[in-house]
Amino acid sequence: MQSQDLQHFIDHGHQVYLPHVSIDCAVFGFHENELKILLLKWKHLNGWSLPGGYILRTEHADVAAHRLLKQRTGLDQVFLQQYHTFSGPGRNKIQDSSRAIETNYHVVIPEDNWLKERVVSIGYYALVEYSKVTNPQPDALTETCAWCDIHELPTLLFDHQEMISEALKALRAQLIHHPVGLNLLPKEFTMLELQRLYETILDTTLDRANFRKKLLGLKILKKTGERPSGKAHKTPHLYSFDKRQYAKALKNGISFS
Amino acid sequence: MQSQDLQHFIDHGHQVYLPHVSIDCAVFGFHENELKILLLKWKHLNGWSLPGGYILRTEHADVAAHRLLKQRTGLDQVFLQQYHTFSGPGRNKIQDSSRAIETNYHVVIPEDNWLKERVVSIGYYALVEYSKVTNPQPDALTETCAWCDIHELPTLLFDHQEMISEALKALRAQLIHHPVGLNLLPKEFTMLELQRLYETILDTTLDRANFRKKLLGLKILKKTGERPSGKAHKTPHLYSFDKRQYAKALKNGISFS
DNA sequence: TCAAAAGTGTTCAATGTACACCCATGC
DNA sequence: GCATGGGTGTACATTGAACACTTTTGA
Repeated sequence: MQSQDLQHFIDHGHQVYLPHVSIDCAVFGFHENELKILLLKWKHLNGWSLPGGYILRTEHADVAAHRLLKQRTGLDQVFLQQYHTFSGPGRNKIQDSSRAIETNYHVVIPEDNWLKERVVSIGYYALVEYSKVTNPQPDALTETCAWCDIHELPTLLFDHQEMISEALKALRAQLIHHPVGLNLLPKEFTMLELQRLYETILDTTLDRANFRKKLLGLKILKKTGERPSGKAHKTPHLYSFDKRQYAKALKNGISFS
Repeated sequence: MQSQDLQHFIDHGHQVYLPHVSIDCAVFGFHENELKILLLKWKHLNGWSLPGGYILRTEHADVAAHRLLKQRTGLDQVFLQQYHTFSGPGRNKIQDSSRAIETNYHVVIPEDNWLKERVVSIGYYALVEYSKVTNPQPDALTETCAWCDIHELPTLLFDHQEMISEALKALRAQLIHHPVGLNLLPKEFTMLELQRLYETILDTTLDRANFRKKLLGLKILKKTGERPSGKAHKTPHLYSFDKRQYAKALKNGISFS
């Protein structure tokens, strides 16, 4: 960001963005049998945070979340779900993040500036295909945007540790009533890969035979006909999601106990 | 509200309250086998709304919701659940409600006043015991606060029709995984009353014998020993909730299919 | 031919569903 | 007695969980 743009953002940002409200997104991906989450390493603070930002004055929060994710991942059409709004008055994001701006740009933000006021944050979680996020982009105040293993999280800033826990809870609850996978897996996948995804999210192990029967019973999968060859052992079938049936299952709900 | 208080609220309310964020509560009660919701009839607008209000600058949204409900119902310790945040930029609450202030108090609110800016609203639903809300209080801009049957809703202002639909959806989802009733029924009740509550919320009919078995199987009920006499036919047992077991069930979840 | 992974089948228990039957009470 | 609602039992279907068996492939 240029310094004159920055000054404009500090002085007039509240005319463009809705003050006191922000968005934070927990972006989940699946890679090598591990659930990953997209995090940003801050430049002048000792820790990482979820990607987030402000809502435009005339913008729906859902649209803002999509816009912000597009900036970080380059992806459109991401599966996004609002799950909770965090309103603790003690959330010290404001102080910390405006301090980061001051340090980074060598400016002083007045105490009564909109960037130093309390913010309520709307939490979203997103499910994306890991391999499609090849080059996640940090923003002006962060130096790195990277996937982190959900079991090996770095130091998190603000209340983002809680945000991630709650997002995981919401994702697990969602998994029981709605199919998950279309957004996390590549177009074609094996039954075992799908099972590993479920096992990872639910943090448990599942019976291979029963998982197969249950998923096929949902009628949301179709065989692609192709089989990956060249590998050792019996080659598994490849499946893809039947988009029509998947959408129906999303709408009406399923039961994955 | 006195006119000088009002002028202070218009001019300086943004220093006390967090602007751009509000709270709306869908308060549910159960009476005569019908699910009721608490609504406010506005003075200068043709319609009703949910009770709501602003969050204090230093206040958690959950606390604000409790405070607002106490003002309307007189009740403390209400069961409250955040369920969704409504952020449509087209929510015309702002225009309408500030217009109501202008009409009611014969004042003019400047166009750039905080009361005319866009508001994002955090939606809560509450479950209360109908009989404990004996005299619900309207606020300064409303003339009536009353219970309305969920199946016979009056004209609703703003986006509150959607808020109620979503609150009902959330309540139904909650019902499947967590016990509901402690907050909606009187201390002692019959099995049939409990069944009617479930039937009303889920909008279905349930088998009497199976409902009984399932609920007793949850181990959250205990017989009070007493039986209401004087009525016709066989007198039913009275039950109450086992608070300890109920709390455990709330925390760990149950399965009511 | 053997190990490893995929695919299928079978058994048993738990749960859900439908419904029948008896019991208690006031008229 | 009998209508009405409360309380209980049973039979059957559906589902879930555990696990054994067969098939296919590459080494």
